[in-house]
Amino acid sequence: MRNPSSTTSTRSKITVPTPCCSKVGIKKGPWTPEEDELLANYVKKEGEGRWRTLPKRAGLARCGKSCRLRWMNYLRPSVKRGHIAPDEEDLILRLHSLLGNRWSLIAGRIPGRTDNEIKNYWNTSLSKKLISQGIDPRTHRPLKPYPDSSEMANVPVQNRNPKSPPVLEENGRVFRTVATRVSENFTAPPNLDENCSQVAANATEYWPNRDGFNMGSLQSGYDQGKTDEDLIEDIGNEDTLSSFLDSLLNDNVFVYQQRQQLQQQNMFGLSSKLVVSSSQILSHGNTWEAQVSPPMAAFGDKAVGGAPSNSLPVLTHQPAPLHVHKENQTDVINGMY
DNA sequence: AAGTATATCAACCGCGGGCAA
DNA sequence: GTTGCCCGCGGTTGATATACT
Repeated sequence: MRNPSSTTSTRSKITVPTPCCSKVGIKKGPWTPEEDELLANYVKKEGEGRWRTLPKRAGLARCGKSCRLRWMNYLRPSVKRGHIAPDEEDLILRLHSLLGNRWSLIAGRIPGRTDNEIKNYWNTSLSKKLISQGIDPRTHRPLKPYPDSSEMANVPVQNRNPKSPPVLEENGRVFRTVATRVSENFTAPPNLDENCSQVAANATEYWPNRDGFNMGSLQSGYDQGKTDEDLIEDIGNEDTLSSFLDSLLNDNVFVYQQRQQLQQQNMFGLSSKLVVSSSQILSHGNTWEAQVSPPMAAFGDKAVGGAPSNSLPVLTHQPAPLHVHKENQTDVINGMY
């Protein structure tokens, strides 16, 4: 053990401030150009890491966390500055629909953007855009037209079940994000090939017609209590996860689209049968070909807080790829999910 | 022009996982 | 197996900028 007398905390609940977090002699607040230069020069010379001791070595009166944050979010050469481009926004929306508030995972797929930047952009801009379009930013589905959902719309996004990925509830069934669903259901075989087809080989039943990337027959790990982060481990490595996400992001039509369309008709009384990506509507609404589908329902369901359910969504028909025609934009927006 | 409201974003904070002793 | 350190993550805060009245 390392110096047991240094603290009496058990790391579970009680947090005793470490020297890194102590307030004594530690500067807070905005960074000065001089501090930036000190930090940047030091990291360029010595490399990242050992953040706890870095401030002292670099001659900075900051805590290690602050130094790390400043480097990661601002000083790192790869950080891209400036406005989020429409294609980046589209990617953020798609990834969020798949991963929920997994900002670091989302940022990892958007070159030059940091988790903090994406998180800020989501909370200040995108979530409001979605709400203004009648879409719940948490679930990426239409805000329900009955009272409780309007109440939900008024709750700040960050206050809603903060660490959970989107959970979609419908008629007593619960649908979750890819991250959740995969991590809860998929246990990778030993020596898993990097190719995603290996993943597909384990998935056959519940996500049909996904070009060899189905996610069924994954009940074995259902009760293992895996976390979303297990996703990467389970699948094997980040390359595989990357391919997996690519598969999801690039797919045109999820299998439950038809059910969604029927739901939309029931909910809004509309004839629209359209599914398009969010930012195509929000940012470049004159792009009309459907590119992305709703989140997670195709992964099946699970009773809330209870034993896994075997009753996965019954999806018997594969809808033809949908193309949106420029007839009625309101219908397009209302029917997007 | 001044005051107020709202939007933006850098930075802080607490928590929890991984790892080593 | 337990404990403590380090690091990274996600939620939140607060200062500043901008828009509005």
